[in-house]
Amino acid sequence: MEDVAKLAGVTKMTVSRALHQPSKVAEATRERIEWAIGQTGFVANLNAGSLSSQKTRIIAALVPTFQHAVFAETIQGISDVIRPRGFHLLVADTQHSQREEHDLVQAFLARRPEALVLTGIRHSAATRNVLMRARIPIVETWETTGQPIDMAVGISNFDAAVAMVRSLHAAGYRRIGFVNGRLANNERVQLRAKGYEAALAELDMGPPVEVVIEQEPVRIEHGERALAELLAIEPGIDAVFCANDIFAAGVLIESRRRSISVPDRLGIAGFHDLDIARLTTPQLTTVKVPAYDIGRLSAQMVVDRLDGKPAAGPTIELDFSILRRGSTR
Amino acid sequence: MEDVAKLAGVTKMTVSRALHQPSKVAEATRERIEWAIGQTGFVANLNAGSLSSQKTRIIAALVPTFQHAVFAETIQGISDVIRPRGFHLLVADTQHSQREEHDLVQAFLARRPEALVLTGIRHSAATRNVLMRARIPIVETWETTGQPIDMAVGISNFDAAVAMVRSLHAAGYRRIGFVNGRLANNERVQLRAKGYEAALAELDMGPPVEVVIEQEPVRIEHGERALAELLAIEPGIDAVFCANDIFAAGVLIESRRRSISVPDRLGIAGFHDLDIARLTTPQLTTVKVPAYDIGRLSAQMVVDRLDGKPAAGPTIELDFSILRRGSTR
DNA sequence: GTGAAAGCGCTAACAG
DNA sequence: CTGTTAGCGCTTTCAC
Repeated sequence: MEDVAKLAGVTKMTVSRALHQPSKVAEATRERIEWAIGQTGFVANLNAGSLSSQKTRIIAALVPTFQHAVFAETIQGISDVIRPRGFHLLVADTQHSQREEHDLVQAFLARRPEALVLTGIRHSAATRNVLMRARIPIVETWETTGQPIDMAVGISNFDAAVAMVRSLHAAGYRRIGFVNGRLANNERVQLRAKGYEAALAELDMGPPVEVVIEQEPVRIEHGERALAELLAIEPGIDAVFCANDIFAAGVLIESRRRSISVPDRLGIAGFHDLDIARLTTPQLTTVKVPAYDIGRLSAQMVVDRLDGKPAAGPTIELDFSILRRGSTR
Repeated sequence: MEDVAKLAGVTKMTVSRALHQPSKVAEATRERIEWAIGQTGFVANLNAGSLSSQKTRIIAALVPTFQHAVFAETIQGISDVIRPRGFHLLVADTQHSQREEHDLVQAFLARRPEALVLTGIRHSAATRNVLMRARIPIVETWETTGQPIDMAVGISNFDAAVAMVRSLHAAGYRRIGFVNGRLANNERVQLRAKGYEAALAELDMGPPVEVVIEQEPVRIEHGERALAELLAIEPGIDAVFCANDIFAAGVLIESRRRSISVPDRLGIAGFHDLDIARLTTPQLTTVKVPAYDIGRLSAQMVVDRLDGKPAAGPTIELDFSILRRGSTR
């Protein structure tokens, strides 16, 4: 910057102003500075600026994995809001591990981001501890059940599962099985299981019939196997609710293989409304979660807070919707 | 850090060493320092460290969009390699815009990342210019045709398209249509189109029959419409090759609607091998691109270079594969 | 409208 | 094994 300043016949300070508050620099001076920047190929060092101004213009986000379309949507939502405001996005995946999450939170805080967006509302005590001390806006996303550290944006996975079971019941299904993904450190799927169980009890539909698929990443084949396991446990099931569309697609494939007619003899429901949900035959009944909006609103809360605007609330609970399609009556 | 140092009865320098080169600090001293860190809740400021050491431990990556599963895979590959080495990932999406790309490159360079990973090998002259001066490792991904600025990891989209057309020809298809996505600033799909055209010429299969879908994001419905357009142009087509699986799925749906039997009267092929490719009935013939490996190897090249290790080569061309499935003979 | 001085929080380099 | 000195490249604050 010194070089640019000399070339333009001013001091660093004026160059800095020309860059950040151009209106406070005389037209002619600014032009000389711009010319000098072009000559030298100068690219300001934001780190130095951050150190001095105590503003990093960085927002950090943690997702369980990049490979799941719904989290990619959430990242897109965050990015779309913060980009126009000059924030940069630092991201990492926790791989559903609380230990990774803790290490990452710690490591990210060392970069002094101006805000942090996390996935889920359950974190290790140590993580919560570090987070509370951080004194920056923190948004927990995707799940709203529980005490947020600061702010939260999401849906109630519990309610969503209850709603789906009720919907299946209303369609006449009476013995509903449930296929879930790995529960460890994933409160979203844990809550879906609880919702399923609660709804069964409420509607007096007998004991839960559940299969948990531990393998990651989630694959269609696991859904195929899940139906076999479910039928082994309870041959009388007439519907299967899956914690994600991939499993549901697998259940559908296995049903076809076994010549079980869908949706008549077996109803199938998924979760997320991924692309594949509309691609199967019949199309999948599923729960649509506003993943993009979760990201968008999280970022919005953050930037509003940083702008000193009044908060939209500590927690924003978004609507999910039950999409009834051909895989259920 | 001063506080921690005082509390532990040492200087900042010793605290800094305890953090980065623990072996160079006496056991007892280190323990006192760790205790002091716990007491104060001290979190080092990496920006200050970066400024001083001239090492940011940041790697920046640009993708066209977060919403396409293949780029999410690539990000995952990058992340998996750099995380264990203590690098953080700064990301953004260019939205397929060269102007956005240029602005982002400029903005990211201001953060002094130690390396940059870009998608595609075509960039505006201005962008290339800035990049050449940056003096950091730069990897261009996904496409290898052309002069890389520094390093490149990808496949030849041209060759992949040629291979698919040859495969269709070998299966007996003789009049092959092509459905492409928006061409602007997307050299990957441009090259697929060129590959398609070249292969038609090579195999003497008549003039190209092409439809370009301009809308973004890519949707199944666009594929449905594409088949209608294709048939309007050339009713005689007996196969459709799509630049992505989503379109191919749409073509399949539309074929069913029109009672065109697949794969007999119409062969359908896609690109990417997304989850949906195995979910349709029949399953989709497609080109599998090693998206995860593209990310993994890009990051590997970067960290090797930063470690001063010999480069695996300026360009790594990975293998794609043609997956022949039920949607073609 | 522009400049001078001081300092952000850390680490390089050297000394002991 | 530990400390001292200097300075990374900016911005803040206060002058003028």
